[in-house]
Amino acid sequence: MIVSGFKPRDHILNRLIDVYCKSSNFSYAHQLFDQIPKPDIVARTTLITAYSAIGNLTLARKIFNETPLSMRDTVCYNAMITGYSRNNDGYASIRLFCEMRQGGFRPNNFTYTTVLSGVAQIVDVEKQCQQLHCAVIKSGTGFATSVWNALLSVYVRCASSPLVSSSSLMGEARNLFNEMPERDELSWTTMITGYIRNEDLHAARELLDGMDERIEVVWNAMISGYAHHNSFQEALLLFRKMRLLGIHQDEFTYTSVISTCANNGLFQLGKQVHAYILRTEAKPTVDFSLSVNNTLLTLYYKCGKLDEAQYIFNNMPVKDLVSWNAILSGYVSAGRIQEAKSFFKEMPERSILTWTVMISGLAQNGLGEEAMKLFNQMRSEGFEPCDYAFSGAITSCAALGALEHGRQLHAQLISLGFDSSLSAANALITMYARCGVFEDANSVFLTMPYIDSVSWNAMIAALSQHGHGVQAIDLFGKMLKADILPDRITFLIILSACSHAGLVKEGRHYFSSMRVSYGISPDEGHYARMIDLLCRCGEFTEAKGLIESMPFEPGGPIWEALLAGCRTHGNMDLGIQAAERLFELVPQHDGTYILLSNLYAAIGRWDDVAKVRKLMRDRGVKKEPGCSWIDVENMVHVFLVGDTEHPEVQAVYKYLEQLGLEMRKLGYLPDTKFVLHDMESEHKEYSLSTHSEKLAVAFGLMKLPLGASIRVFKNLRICGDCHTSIKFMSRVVGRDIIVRDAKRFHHFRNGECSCGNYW
DNA sequence: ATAGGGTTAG
Repeated sequence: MIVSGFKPRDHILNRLIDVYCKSSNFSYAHQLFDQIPKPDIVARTTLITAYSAIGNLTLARKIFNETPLSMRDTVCYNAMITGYSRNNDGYASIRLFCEMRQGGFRPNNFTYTTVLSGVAQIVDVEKQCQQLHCAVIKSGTGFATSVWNALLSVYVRCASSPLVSSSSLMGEARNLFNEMPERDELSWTTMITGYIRNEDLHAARELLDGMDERIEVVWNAMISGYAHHNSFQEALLLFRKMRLLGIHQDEFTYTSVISTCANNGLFQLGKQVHAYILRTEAKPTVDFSLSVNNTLLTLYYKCGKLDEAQYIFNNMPVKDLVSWNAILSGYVSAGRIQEAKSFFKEMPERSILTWTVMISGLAQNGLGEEAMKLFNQMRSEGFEPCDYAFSGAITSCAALGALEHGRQLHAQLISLGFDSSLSAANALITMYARCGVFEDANSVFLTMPYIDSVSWNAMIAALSQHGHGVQAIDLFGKMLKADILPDRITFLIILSACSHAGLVKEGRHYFSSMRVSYGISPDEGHYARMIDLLCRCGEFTEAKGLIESMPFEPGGPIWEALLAGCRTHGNMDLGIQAAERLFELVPQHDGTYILLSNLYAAIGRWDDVAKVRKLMRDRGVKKEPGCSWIDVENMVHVFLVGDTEHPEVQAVYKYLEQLGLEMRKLGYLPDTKFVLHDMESEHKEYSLSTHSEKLAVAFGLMKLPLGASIRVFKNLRICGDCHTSIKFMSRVVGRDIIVRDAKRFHHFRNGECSCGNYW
């Protein structure tokens, strides 16, 4: 502070402003400034710069305005313009730039660069760009390459901005690039990464191939461009080429390549890169090890080597949030949810990503309610959910059948502007489909700005789950016409759809075409569905042949599909063989016992049913965990059936017809000779199969005692497609049905359902 | 100017 009675010379005071600003003592600086009789332009500029840097444009502008025109200079204008640019006010920056030129001040290289860097946020940027372009050109030659680069960068950034509709900007950028008097590394980098950002990998690659400079950043960007567009072969080839040419590779290169391997299941290759790094990098820096280890950690867990991932994690000298998030994802994706939960608790810090992983993990492991709680807790701790977090929350609604809450989330998505998010929209499709409101699923699908194979898969699955097998296959045809490549999941869905619709011929066709036309070799899941399809139609010989021709040893899913098929058709011999294999392979799997007892029940061998049940108890087999219990109160109309010719079953057929339900509902019925053989047992426990139609029929057929419990298995999502079924059953039986799922009630009355509020 | 951790479909 100024000591009273002592008058230092003005220019010392002026310099003192700078000292205060540099030490962030802005209020001292300002007080001092107010006391200087004639603050000079340097002091003013210093203060303007300081206020701009901390985002206080009002004060910066006040000082600028108080500076007489006669005193202003280019630097002072530059400071103010930079302030606007850096604080994302491109318009103000341009306005001041125009004022400056009108006032007769000459912009210099710095002015152009700074104005240009502020322009990219402006909506009508294209016009602004052209004007600036003209200004640059009119001012003649002599501009530094940095100005040209800045202009180039504006074009490129605007071309990828969603605010700008013009598609010609990249062309303009290219013209500019060609016109530039000289090009430095930044020019090349800007142009090539610009192409990559605008998804023109081809143009980027062409330019890269013609580039003499050895700019590793560009190569890195190109590799990651390929990686993000799923062209992992290209990414790897370029990585090799880079090595052959001896261009220096750094952690950016390695992390891109390893994560490419991780995301494409290329475990061996990823390991080779790991080994190569260990050989080449004698003394990696901390940054290097941190990022590379984080990627390696991901490689290992994504390839199913969670123990190795854990080992890396334990031995990392330094960990950051990325490391924690990766190991958390490892435990979540391995389904080891309890351990994931304790990791989550232990974490030194969390990001939105941490929450997202945990929420989705809970939702996928049948802990929908916990997931919703966590989503709310996240918000109360001040984390603004991103679209991925919403996706997780929507998934838990799907799992819980909390349709109303799902709709609320949908509304929030729209108001937050996330409704164009791919992952959120895909989650919505699934949620609506599982909650039985197919129309809403469809309208999300139709209004999505971008669609990928997940969207198509979700929609096809929705149709298939609602029994519209033929329409599902039609939609699949449309997907192909839209040039969306089907993946292994598409074929899983399609084979299920064929199976539901009884389309054996089509099923065979798709099964063979997946390899021949799309290069996807069927995995066990595909085989299992194919066997399911064949067995449903009684083609046991062909099913057996298929099992023998499989390129790998048949595992649980295969024998289970066979057993289920045998159950449907009462094929005792083959069924018992399948069950024996299952007992060897997965002795604790409850499904085997249930299917086998169903098989005996189907042909009326009740003694054997009891034996299987006893066997199950003796071996201490627990029924599948993660199930929920449904209490059905007040239901009458009941029977228990072993065959579809039974008059009571026929009566239900009639009901279905009266309700105008399509025959597709009946398509399942041969397969419903199931289950409910122990209805008089003291356990009051009934096992059901997984399809909504079966559940519906079961509800109709069973003479449920008041307060009986039905056990619902994990893969039967009571509130998903069963929701629909229970709705119409409430109409069929003309009584209220209350379904309690964990702590929550769904009240079905006369074909409508109201869900309670949970939170 | 480039990289590493997430999501949705069975």
